[in-house]
Amino acid sequence: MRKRGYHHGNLRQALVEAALQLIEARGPSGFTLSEAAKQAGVTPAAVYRHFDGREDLIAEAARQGYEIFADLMQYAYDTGQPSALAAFEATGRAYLAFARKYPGHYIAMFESGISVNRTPELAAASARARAVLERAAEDLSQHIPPPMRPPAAMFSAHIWAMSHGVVELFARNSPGTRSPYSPEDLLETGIGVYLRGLGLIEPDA
Amino acid sequence: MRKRGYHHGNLRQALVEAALQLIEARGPSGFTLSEAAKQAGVTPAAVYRHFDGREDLIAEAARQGYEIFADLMQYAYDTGQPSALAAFEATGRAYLAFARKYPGHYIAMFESGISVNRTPELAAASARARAVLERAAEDLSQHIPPPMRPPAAMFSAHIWAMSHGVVELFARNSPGTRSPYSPEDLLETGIGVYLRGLGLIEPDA
DNA sequence: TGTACATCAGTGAACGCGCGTTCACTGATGTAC
DNA sequence: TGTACATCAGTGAACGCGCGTTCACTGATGTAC
Repeated sequence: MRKRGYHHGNLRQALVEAALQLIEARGPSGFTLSEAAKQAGVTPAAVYRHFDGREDLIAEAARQGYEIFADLMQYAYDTGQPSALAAFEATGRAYLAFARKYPGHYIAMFESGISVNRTPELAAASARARAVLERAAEDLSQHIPPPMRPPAAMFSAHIWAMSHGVVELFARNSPGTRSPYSPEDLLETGIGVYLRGLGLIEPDA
Repeated sequence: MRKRGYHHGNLRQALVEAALQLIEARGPSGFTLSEAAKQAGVTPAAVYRHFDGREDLIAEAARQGYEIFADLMQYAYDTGQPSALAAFEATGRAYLAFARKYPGHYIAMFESGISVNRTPELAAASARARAVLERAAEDLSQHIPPPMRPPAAMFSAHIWAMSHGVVELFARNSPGTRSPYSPEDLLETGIGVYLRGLGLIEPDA
């Protein structure tokens, strides 16, 4: 992956990786195209051979993030099978694990302010990620006593919201940093209480 | 509040309000000190009579946001009394209402990237807001059957996370925009399921 | 195998821009006498 | 009530900076013959 002479070899991906590092280190607004180019050992102008500009580069970083994210959740879901409950809980946990392991991607996806509808590819990747969670919710939904069974889309939105909120408030350097509980604990217990509310876990479990 | 001659009269607050408008319109990274000054009818240099710089101005906007936020939640809590459950639900709803009504403040507080520990005043305001929610959780906690009673701090963190996640994902122009449910519905039902999981609402309610 | 040539990834200089910040200043206001 | 003066909020010109973007170019690579 090192630069060898005039031609780089794989500049496009090297730029994405530089962007991810910078976004992670300096935040979404601290990221500059020039610095990413420099870090990849290349002139700023070279970036335009591969991307339409600064925003387009961030969008590609986000897209790759959604792909990884979807794969991770899909894997967690598959691994948790055949128990719908185990599959669902694993999927929820994958959210936090992703944010921890790929902070640059996470920021590009959720904190950079770029719209998920910016490009068809980005929209598709994000839709796929959402679909995995909804699929898991759909499965689990079958086990909910009908009188308290919410639509699967609502159900998965709740879990997504709780996961996202825990990450934003407690796992990144945000307001809730001083909480005595780890994000993992908060998410685990929060989802536990929620699932109990749906009748999916025994009251005294 | 209009400019009258050389002296402005209340420039400090006018700058905060200009900043809030700009942050709301252009996002936290689109906000510039120069533009805020211009909108207040004043030279950029004048800003330095009242603030240490760009970041300091954002921090003040965030501080005022936390004050309003805390007041709103306190009011909702008081209004919901003496029923602990009603008070708590009102407090949760106040979160979303705040994000809707004061988007500029909301962004300055949660999306601008400024640390809550930047100044003692900001930290104090944020702590007060958090305390209101925790107080409501503490009250309600008394009604939870002991075997499933979580610590109030954990309990309120869950609700805060769910509220924050709903706002970020579904109330602002973010990934979940295409959800068929309104943020209000999502939050209402989500908190409902959660409270049922704690045994605070009847299973068939 | 060797040469001519097309392709195109990356160069480097240049641009206009608006940014945040500084500085010596000016002039409106309010107070002391 | 009138004058002298201290205060200090806001001016306006200037700065250096790094940004994103453009352009004509160059030189490495790979292919056709």
